[in-house]
Amino acid sequence: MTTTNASLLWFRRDLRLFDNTALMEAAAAGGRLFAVFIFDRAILQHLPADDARLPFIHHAVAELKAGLQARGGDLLILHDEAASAIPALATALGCQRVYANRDYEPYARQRDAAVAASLERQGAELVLCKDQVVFECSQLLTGQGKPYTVFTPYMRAWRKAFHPQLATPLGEPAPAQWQPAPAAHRALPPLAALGFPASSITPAAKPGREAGLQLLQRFARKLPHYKTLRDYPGEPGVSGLSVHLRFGTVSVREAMSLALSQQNEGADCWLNELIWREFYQQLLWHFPEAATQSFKPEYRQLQFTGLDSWFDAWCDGRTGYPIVDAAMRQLNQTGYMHNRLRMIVASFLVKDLLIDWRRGEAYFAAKLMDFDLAANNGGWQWAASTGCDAQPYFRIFNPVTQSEKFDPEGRFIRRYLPELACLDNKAIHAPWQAKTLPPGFVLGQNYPEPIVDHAVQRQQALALFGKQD
DNA sequence: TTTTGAGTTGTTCGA
DNA sequence: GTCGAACAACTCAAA
Repeated sequence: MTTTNASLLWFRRDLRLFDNTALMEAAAAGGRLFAVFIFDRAILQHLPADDARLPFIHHAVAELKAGLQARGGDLLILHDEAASAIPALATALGCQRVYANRDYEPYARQRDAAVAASLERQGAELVLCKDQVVFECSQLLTGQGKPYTVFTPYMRAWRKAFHPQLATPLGEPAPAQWQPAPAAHRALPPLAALGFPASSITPAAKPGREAGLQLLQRFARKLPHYKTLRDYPGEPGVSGLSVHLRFGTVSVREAMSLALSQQNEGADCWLNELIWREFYQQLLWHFPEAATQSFKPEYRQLQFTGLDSWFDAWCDGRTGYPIVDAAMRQLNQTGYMHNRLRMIVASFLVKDLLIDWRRGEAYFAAKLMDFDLAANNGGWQWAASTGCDAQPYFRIFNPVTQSEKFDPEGRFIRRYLPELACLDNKAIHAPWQAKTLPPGFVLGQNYPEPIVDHAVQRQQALALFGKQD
C-alpha cells in the first residue's frame, strides 16, 4: 500500500454510518478515506422551494457530518452537479476510487455512468455496491432467464433464494483512515442558502437516523398486528419507515432483520411489503420505459377526458368525497399518505375523474417525502390497470365503501377534515346521502358537494378501458 | 412443446 | 344484512 492510496465515499440515499456497504468496502480497501455529500443541482432545480424532503435530508446530512467528525474525519459538502463535481473532486483529493451504493433509478443510472466514464478517463474508478436491496435486479430471473413481471412468482423465487445472512446488518468498519475536509467544502450551508427556505409542511415523522431507529423499535411491538391494522389509516398500524428506507437512515437489512425476528403473520406480511419494494425496483430496471408510459401497450393511447378543474380539486382535497379529500390533505400537510389511501385516491383520479395516471404520479412525486420512482410508478400503474401485474380494469374502488370499511368511525377523516367532525359515523362517509345533517351544516358551504357521481363515472371508466383491444 | 394453475389490496347484483 | 357468483379473458411461469 502506498501513502497516496486514497478513496472517496459518496453518500447518496444511504445516509448512515452503520450497515453501509460502500463504507465497509471503502474502509476494507485501506488508505486514506474522504466522504462527500452533494446537494445535486441537477435534482434540486426541479423541486419546489418548500419541498418537504430537503429539511429531512439536511438533518440527516448534519447527523452524518457530526458522526464522521466524532470519528476523526469529516463530511465534505458540495452544492453542485454531481456528474461533473465527483470526478473533479476525486482528482483534487487524489482519490483513485470512488465508492457509492448502487441506485437503480433512470436518472441515477445515467449520472453514475457519466461519473464512471469521467473517472475512467482520469485513471480512477467508480465502485458501486449492492446496499439498498437484498437481490440485485438480475439475480432473480424466471426459468426462461427473463425478468419476473408477476409479483407472486417473484416473491416465491425471492423467498427460495433468500438466506438470513443476506439480511444481516454489516456493522461498522474498524476506525478508518478518515481525512479532514478541505476548507472549501467543510461547511454545511443552511437550507435557505440552498434555495429551500422553511417548508410549510409538518412531517409526521421526525428526521434523522435516531428517529428512524426509534420507529423501528416501536414498530417491533406492533408487528404481530400489522396484517390487519395496516389497512386502517386512522390506526397506528404501519411502520412509518418508508422515508427512512428512501434516504437510508434505516437500512433495508435492518428492516428485514426485524421482519425475520418474529414468527407471526404480521411479520410475514411486512416481509412481503419489503419484497414488493424489490419487485418494483427490478421491474423498472428491466423496463425503464414504464417510467413514462403504460407498461401494457394497449393502454398507451387512452383518451382521458377528465377536466383540469377536477384535477385541481383532487390535488387540494375538495372533491366532496371525504376519504379522498382527507387523504389528499394528509399528503399536502405532512408529505405522507397512508398506503390504503394511496390506492383509494389513485383509483379515484383515474377511474372516477378519468385523468391520466401520470398526472397523479407526478403530484405524488412532488409531495411524498418517501417518494421512490419505482414504487410510486408501480403503485400508480397497478391502480390505473396499466401495469404489469395490474388490478383488472373493472375493479374500481368505491370511495364510499372503502371509507366505511377502512375508516368505520371516521377517525381519520375527522383528523384532516375538521369541518366534518360534527357528522355521525354514517353520514361522514357520504354527506350528500345523509337524510339529515347537523343544524348549521350546509353541504356546498361547509364542505363541497361531490364533483362527480361515482356510479356514472364508473360506467365511463369501464367503457374507456374496456374498448381497448 | 404443451399443459396447467394461478394472478395484492374489489364491487355489484341477486337470492 | 349476508353470501356466493359474476365480472373477461389473458398472460405468466413452471411442470
